[in-house]
Parts: sequence; C-alpha cells; structure tokens
Amino acid sequence: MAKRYWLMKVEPESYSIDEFQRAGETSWEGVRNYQARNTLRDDFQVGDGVLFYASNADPTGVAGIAEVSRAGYPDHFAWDKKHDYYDPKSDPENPTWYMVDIRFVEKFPAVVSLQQLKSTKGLEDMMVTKRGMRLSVQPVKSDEFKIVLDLGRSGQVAPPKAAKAKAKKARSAARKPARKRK
DNA sequence: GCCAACGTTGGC
DNA sequence: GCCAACGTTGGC
Repeated sequence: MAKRYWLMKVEPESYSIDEFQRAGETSWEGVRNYQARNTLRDDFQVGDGVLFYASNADPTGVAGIAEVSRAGYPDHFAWDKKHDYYDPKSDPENPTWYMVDIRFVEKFPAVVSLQQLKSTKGLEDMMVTKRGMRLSVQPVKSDEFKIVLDLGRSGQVAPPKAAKAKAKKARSAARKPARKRK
C-alpha cells in the first residue's frame, strides 16, 4: 500500500505541537465521529504522513508534521466510565470507536495559516479550506502534503490582515438567513 | 423516515 | 463571545 497522507485537527488548548514535540509520540483518542472513525480504523497505516493542524488557535493552521506509528485500534477510553471520552454505546467485544498513535516528526518555524492554505495554488481542493468543514481527520493528497511541507519549512509568514478582511466580507455576502430556532 | 431541536465545532 | 454549519437525537 502506497504511503498516504492525513490532516488531524486539535485545539492547542487540549494538545499543542510543543507538548507533542516533548512527548515524541502520542495516542490519538476521543474521535467521536463515524466518518473520522472509519478513516482511523480502515485507512491509517504505519508510516503515513500527518499534517498536525491547530484549530481555534493563533494562528489556526498546520503547525508541523507527524507520522502514523500505530494503525487503528479500539479506543479503550470509551470504556472508562470516569473518562470524558466514555461512551456506553461502545462494547469491548465490538468497539464503536478507534484510535491511532502518531510520532512527532517536525515543527514548522511558523504555522502555515488557514489563510495561507486558502490562498495557495494547488491547495484549492483541500477539505480543511472548505467552509464549514468540521471533520477532524481528513485525507490529504501527496501533492498537497508536499506543498504544505515546503510552505512550512520556508517559514513564510501569514498574509496581511487586508486579505482576512476581504475574505470576511465575501463570506458574509454569501451567508444565508439563519435557520429559525426557539 | 422525516425533520425540528439540540449540542458541538471552529473561524472570526 | 458570536454564530453558521454540521451531526445526532428523538417525537411522530
């Protein structure tokens, strides 16, 4: 099987690239979305490349690189009643949720911001650049991985605020009326 | 099986 | 903190 590439999201508040670098390796538990579960369980292979993406961060974006060090295995945190990730639906005989392990590879000199990803040629199809994309484990094409890797290693900084303001304006223009809610 | 309500994600 | 987008739940 050819090497594949993934993007994994995490909020620095729960796990930062610096913590990851110090630890060297970490388990990746707590994914509670079926689509992401399927990917972890069925598609992750040892040696696959991972873009470590910091969400709700400053700046939000790809902070570095990891590699898969253990393929999908049952998320045992789902069976721990006292744990936040506890889920009574998951049966040890037939686990609902899966996790993987990843190993730290490198931290970029500067985060490749979401804004940069959106404005870089060749990354137009990356899922993470799509509005409203919440999937926490996403496939990445090898070409895309390469582009992000080059950007990250170059240490190029994010574009000026003007670009952000422009993007924001375009977004609100596209916004539809809110759904009615009680 | 529909769909409104709800809870969560996540950019800003 | 705001709020749009999304996934899940549950009444029918």
